[in-house]
Formats: sequence, C-alpha cells, structure tokens
Amino acid sequence: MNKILNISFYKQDASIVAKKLLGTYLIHQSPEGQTIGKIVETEAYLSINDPASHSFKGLTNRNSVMFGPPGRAYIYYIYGMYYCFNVVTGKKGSGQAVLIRALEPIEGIPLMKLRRNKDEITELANGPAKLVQAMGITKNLNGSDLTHDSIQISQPRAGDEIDPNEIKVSGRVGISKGNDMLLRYYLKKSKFVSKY
DNA sequence: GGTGGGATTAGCT
DNA sequence: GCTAATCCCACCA
Repeated sequence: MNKILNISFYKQDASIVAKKLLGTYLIHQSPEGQTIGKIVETEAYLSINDPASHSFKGLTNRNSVMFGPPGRAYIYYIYGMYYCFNVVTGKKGSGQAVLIRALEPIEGIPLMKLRRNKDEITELANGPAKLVQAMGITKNLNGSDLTHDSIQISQPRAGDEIDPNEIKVSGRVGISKGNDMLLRYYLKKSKFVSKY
C-alpha cells in the first residue's frame, strides 16, 4: 500500500493542501468493498476573509468539525439531498477545509457504477456530491480521522505523480460570495473534472 | 447539443 | 421564509 498522508500534511494552510492533494488517492474501505479515486479537483475554504466558507460566521453545530483538529472529514448536507466531502486543514480551530470536487475512478469501479446507477466512467465522480455517492461516503463519517479510520488519502504510486505544469487555478464554483478568490485547483488535462 | 427548472431539508434571519 | 460549496431530466433546437 502507498504511503498514507499524515497529520503534518493536514496542518498546512488550506490553499497549500488543496494544491498538494491533486494526484493523491482517496481510499474508502466500506462494507461493500474498497473504492479508490485519484483526486483531480479541489477547492480551499478559509475562515476569516472568506465569505464563502461555512466557518466565516463562526462556530455552529453544523460546522463544528471545521473548527476541530486537522486531518478530519467534514461532511455536510446540502440542497436537501446531497453531501459534500471536505478535509479539515490548518492548525486546530482555524476553521479551514478543502472541498474535494472530483475524482478519477481507480479501483472498485463496478461498485461505483452500482452506487451511481451510471455506466459512463467520466460521470461517476466528476462533482462533489457525485464522488460522495460513488465512494459510499455517508454523514456517519463526519468527523472521522483520515489517518486512522475507513477513509484515508495516500500519496501517488511511484511513477504516477502528476506534472506540476498540469495544475490550473481558478475561481470557485457554485458560490455567490468570494467568487474573486482563486482557490480552485484542478488538473488541466483530466477528463474527470466537474462541469460547473 | 444546450438550458431551465425541480428535488428536498437543515440552518440561519 | 429563504437560501444553499448540487445534480438530473425533460424539453427545445
């Protein structure tokens, strides 16, 4: 197995972590089986000076995981029917997180197809709520420890590292405030990046 | 191929 | 009451 990212990785600033997560593997061991996806798109959400971040208005019941220790999963419910998966970053209590927006399916593809009820590989995890479905991530995993629990993130296999020149930066997607902040990172050549 | 609206609910004002 | 870090499908061209 590849090297699992450790706590010191997650302690870095969200914008750094967002960029460095590109090309890493998101792994989920679920009762139905293992699924692995290569991260191809992320967005950083800061705390102060970031009106788009859930943590902007301070600690609430919903966003409490964002204010906890780094390296935890922040999973929130949105639009009455979807979940999104984030990684908490920075020092404990800083209120930062990185939203995982898209994956390239690597392992457990038949299981992903089943969960998504879709056959097209590029449609399995090319959006934040889609990848949560494909990976079988549920709200029960909110707050779980990415260095010990059933969801982990590993470094790329030797020889499968991404080319830094492939990384593009842009404004974030689907938000109405803070659109001018360039905190979205994605792999330019990837067919698995979200559409919106 | 592209677009407009509906689904569905927790949390905040 | 209204909005939200979204997705899907019906409908039009």
